[in-house]
Parts: sequence; C-alpha cells; structure tokens
Amino acid sequence: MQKTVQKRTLKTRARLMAASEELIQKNGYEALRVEEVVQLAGVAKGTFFAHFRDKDALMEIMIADKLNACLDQADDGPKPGTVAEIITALEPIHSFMTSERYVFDLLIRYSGAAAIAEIGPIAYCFERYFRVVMMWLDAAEMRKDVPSELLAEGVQAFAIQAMSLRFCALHSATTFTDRLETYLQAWLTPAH
Amino acid sequence: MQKTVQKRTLKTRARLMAASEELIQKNGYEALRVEEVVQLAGVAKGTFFAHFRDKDALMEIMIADKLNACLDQADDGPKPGTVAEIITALEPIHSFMTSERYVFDLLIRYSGAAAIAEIGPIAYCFERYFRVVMMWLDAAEMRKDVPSELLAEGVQAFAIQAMSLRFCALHSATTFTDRLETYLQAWLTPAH
DNA sequence: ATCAAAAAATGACCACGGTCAATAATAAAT
DNA sequence: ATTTATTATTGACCGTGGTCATTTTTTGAT
Repeated sequence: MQKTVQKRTLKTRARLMAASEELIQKNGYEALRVEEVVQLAGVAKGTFFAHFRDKDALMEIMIADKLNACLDQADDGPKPGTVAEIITALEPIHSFMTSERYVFDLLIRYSGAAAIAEIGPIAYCFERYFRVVMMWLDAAEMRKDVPSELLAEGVQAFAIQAMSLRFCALHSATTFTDRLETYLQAWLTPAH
Repeated sequence: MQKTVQKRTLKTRARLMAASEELIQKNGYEALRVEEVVQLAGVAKGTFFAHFRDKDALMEIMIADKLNACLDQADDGPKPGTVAEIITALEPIHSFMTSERYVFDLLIRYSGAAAIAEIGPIAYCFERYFRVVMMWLDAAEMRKDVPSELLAEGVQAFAIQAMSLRFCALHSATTFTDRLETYLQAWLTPAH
C-alpha cells in the first residue's frame, strides 16, 4: 500500500489556492464561486473537488490562514493584564471574524471538531484562541474562585455573543467594544 | 392603492405549511426539499416563493413555532429560583434547539434581527428567551452587582456555548447539563 | 352579466455546488 | 525503452434553491 503523491498535485493545489486568494482579495469571501476559481487556476471543476472535500473545506483553510496570522500577532505582543488590554489585544482577531457576515457564520459552524481525530483548521484556531486567553488570564489579576480554563471559555462565549449582536440591528446602539468590556468586567472581576 | 388579499392566498399558504409540517415530522428539518413541499401541497414551485422569501424563511417560521410552544411552557411553569432549577426549566428549549445540527445553525444565523423593523420569528424567540430568563433572575437569589439584563444576556451566551460544544467531539466528555451548570454557577453566583 | 385592473399561480429556465465514469499523466519495475 | 499500476484530471451530468415573463383567477365597478 503505497501512496505516492505526484509533484503535479502540489502545483495544482497551489494554483487553486492562489486563485482563491486573488478572488477573495478582490470580491470578498461570500462572492467566491468554485467555477471562477477553477477557471482562473486553469483546471477542470472536478479537480477542485479532488483537492477539497467541498467549497467549505477551502473556505476553512483560507479563513483559518488569516486567523492564524492574527493569533501569531496576539501571541507575540505584550501580555495584556486588564480587561481593556485583553480586548485591545484580541481586537484584530474579532475584527477579522466579523469582517463579513458569511465569515462569522462559517466560523461558528466549524468552531467545534465534528469528529475526533479530524479537527479542522477553524476548530484548531478556536483552540488556539482559548489557550492564548487562558495564558493571559493566568498571569492577570482576575477572580480566582474558578479555574482559568473556565474563565477562558467564558471569554470566548462572551466574545461570540458580542460579535453576534454586532450584526443585529436591534442591538447596535452599544458598540462591540463597549459591550464586550461590560461582559468581561462582570465575568472576570465580579464585585459581589 | 388597494392591497386586497384573496382568501385563496390564505388557503395556499396553509397548504404549504401543512405539507412542510408533515414532511418535517417524517424526515426532520434538514431533509426538507422545496420540491417535495410544493408537490405535496399541489402547487407550482414558483408559488412557494411567492409566499416565502426563500427556504430559510419557511424554516424560520416552522422552527419558531415549535420554539414558541416551548417558551409558552417555560412561561407558564413555576418560576425557578436556583441555577439547577433554571437549567431544568430551560431544558425543553435547549433540547429542541440541539435536536438537529441544521436547526442549531439556522437558529444562530437568524438569532439577531438583521434590519430594524423586520425582526424575524427566530429573533423574536431569542428576545422572549432573554425576557423570560431576566424575569426569573429578578426574583431569584443571584449576584446583584450587575443589572439582571446583563445576567440574562450572559445566560444566553453560555447556553449557546454549551450547545455548541454538544456538537463537538473534542468536548463531549462533559454532558451539556453539567457544563451549563458550571458556567451559570460561576456567572450567577460568583464566590470571589 | 361584462369588463378592466389587480393579485396569484405557473413552469420553463438559470446558478451553482457537487458527482463519477472515462481518460490522461506519472512513477516504478523490468 | 516498454509495460504496468497508481494517481490525477476531465467535463458531462445531476440536485436543488431560486427567478420571472406569461397565464389564470379574482375582485370590484358599470
């Protein structure tokens, strides 16, 4: 049982991804059409699906790429110690996540690994997000009555809630940042 | 400018919804096909889209119907006073929300009103969920350092997080209820 | 009853994601 | 260099949601 990968394969895949990148750059994620991608890459439609399970699989990769770049930056920067600093440090990530309605929906849909051992690129990003935040919280002055894993999960939940409401006409009186700050203040430093 | 609505219209609409209900009952939400609906209802395909903006619009109505029934029940039942009781009281709602992956995704996608003055059926359900929980919290023994609106928003955020993880193979060691209880205990009654 | 205007229904058609049997290109063995 | 087995590519085809010019039905005025 050999499984030789021809070098042609890598070139084709690279062409498909370059074409996708170019089209996304021009028209955004939502407007991407598989037919346009294969045309620009100069391959047949079936080839696309020999390389990616479906369109979403490509989208996952493209979006996770950008997200990982943001996460790298957050990882490298100075460690935030307060709620406001944490929100600032996460800003590029949240900004990208809500750059398009389509992107946000896809992120949510793939945020969890559907099957063990096949954790997708986006699920992996959420895992990273969680770990980064937890690390920050460990070093910061936050409530200590619950483990920081729990706190980090909560930060993620509140961030998603705040991003959701950003797309919602009913709740757009408050800005995203203000809302998230209110949430996290109450979650991370309760007065009781 | 008159805008007479013929009674024929109401009958057609009713037939379309009855057909949908029947098919959903048999095969679930995800498997619903517009072509099957119109065939069972005995109308042409175009007619469907004269009654509903798109397939999602019908789904919103069908799902919101069921959800409102759950909310009615929660509204009528005895008011829960503890975290555990709140989770129990919300159980039918959460159970339906996670009955199908497809249903959950659609709920999230339409949980916010996209445009003011055109709040959809599902957004309305989320609004109700929020109000019901807030009412409970007002009467219960919870932290008082933040307004109960904020607490209720948090309950919603944590419930969504817990439901999300229910679909996730990586985090299925803990049950949904246990996880939500941990979240809400920490959110509603912090020890500090 | 007749007719004109408004409303509703129709179904051929399109867009777009995805499939698969057939074909072509490549790698390995002789 | 030839052959063979494996891997990659192709494009006609399908399923399904959604559109729209045309036709049918209803309504209200005369």
